[in-house]
Amino acid sequence: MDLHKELKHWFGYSEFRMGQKDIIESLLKGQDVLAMLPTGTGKSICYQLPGFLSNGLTIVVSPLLSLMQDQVQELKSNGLKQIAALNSMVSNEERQFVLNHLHDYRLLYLSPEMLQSEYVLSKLKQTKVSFFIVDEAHCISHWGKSFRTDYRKLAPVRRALANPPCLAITATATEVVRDDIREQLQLNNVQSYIYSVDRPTIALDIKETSSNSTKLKELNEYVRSLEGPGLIYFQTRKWAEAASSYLQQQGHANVSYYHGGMVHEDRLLIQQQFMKDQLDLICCTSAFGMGVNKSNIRYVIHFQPPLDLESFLQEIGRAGRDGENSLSLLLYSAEDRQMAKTMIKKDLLDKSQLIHILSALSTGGKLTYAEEKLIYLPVNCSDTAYSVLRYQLEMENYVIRDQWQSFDVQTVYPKIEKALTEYGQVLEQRLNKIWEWIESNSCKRQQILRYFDEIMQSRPDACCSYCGLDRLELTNSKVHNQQASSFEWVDHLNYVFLKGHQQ
DNA sequence: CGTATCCCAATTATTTGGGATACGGTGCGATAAT
Repeated sequence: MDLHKELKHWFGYSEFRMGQKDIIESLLKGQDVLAMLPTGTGKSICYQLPGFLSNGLTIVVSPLLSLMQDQVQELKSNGLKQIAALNSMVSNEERQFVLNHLHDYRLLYLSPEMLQSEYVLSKLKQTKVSFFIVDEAHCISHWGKSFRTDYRKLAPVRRALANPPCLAITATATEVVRDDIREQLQLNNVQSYIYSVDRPTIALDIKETSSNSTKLKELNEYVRSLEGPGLIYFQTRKWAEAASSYLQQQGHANVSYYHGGMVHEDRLLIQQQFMKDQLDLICCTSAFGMGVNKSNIRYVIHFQPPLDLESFLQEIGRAGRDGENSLSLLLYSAEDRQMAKTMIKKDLLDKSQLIHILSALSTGGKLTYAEEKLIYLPVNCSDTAYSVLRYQLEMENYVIRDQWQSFDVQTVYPKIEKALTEYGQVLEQRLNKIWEWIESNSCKRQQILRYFDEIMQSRPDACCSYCGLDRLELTNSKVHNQQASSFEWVDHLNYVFLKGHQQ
């Protein structure tokens, strides 16, 4: 088979990009594949092309409804039919239709939750499944242990579908996470294609500030000097909204905000406006970004550090996909760390909460979601905290789907308590790692790469704040000098990011 | 840790300020039966 011809035929591209051909060939040979490709290098081709080349159905597990809709729409508008998504946004009639005509489809996008439906699985079992794809596979490790635990129940599903070749693909996974993915999906005879997470054209700048209120003023000055479009990540929804309206008041016209608390339509609208360059600045929480394929984002600012380096890398990876220079600027103050610690803690239950919930569950029987909610809500337990707990109980087989075993609280409590403590420790260690990185005194890029078990091959000119971004020659020294006299922080920035038209 | 909110006392005000308290991110699907 001439893969180049097929690529041209199905997608109109004449060349494969890094890694794509190897991954596709392995998959077509029937091997399991774990692939880590840098952000924005055409990951979807790696499974879409094999999907069209085989005569069976390719199942794509995708984390977000919007991602599924986007991909289905994009393929359809390119004239590629025989594609569908199965999720809660799809009407019952349509779901029914798709499940009754599976032979007519090549690619089927599903949420991991949908794959837990016995009815859906029974239908899928009746058709030939060629490939089992897990997109954004790092979700297995990160979301899977807290609020998306169905991500850790994929191996039995794949086995039930006659164990088709599996591709797990992601842009950011440490060695630990990669091992976890291989184990969770029970990848055999696995071929791993691991590319560097390094993005040499993104300069890494870090700056300490005194507090969040003074940060906001500094942010305004940065945004005024930097060439957009840009993204600003905040730890809370409130801050994202407040900063957005503050920046608007300060005269930045095309600013808006984005977070998970907004209605779906608004989120869609903001994202589209940003894509179409009607907005050039988004103040957002970590909700924004997955599947955002905007090529010309020039900077990503973190108003507070994220909870771990993987998230940080995911978020800055949205900059400079066009290959042009771009900037990551991380602002931090001591208070951010305590705040982050508190956020981790709130998903872990204390003793009295745990005893209360375990006691209520220990009688066994069948429970609906609503009934479970009535158990954990009165003790101020969040959905996520309960999900973390429930996952541990699932691991010990105290619950299978909605069927609960009766158990002895005194026996179960110590086991669960230990598991939750260990989980909390992992989160805290990851938090400590990113703070060690922030406060450390050596090359920031080198350290990030070491965190991902890589060795830095070469140092870009605009590397990081440790290597010295401000030592670079300025193309427009007039701009630089005038601004530097009034704002010391300009000194801190790489010249390539200064707006030419500002005085 | 910072902040927003609520309540109550102060001393005689429809206000002010102190103390206590809660909260902070990421998202699928839910029911019935086919």
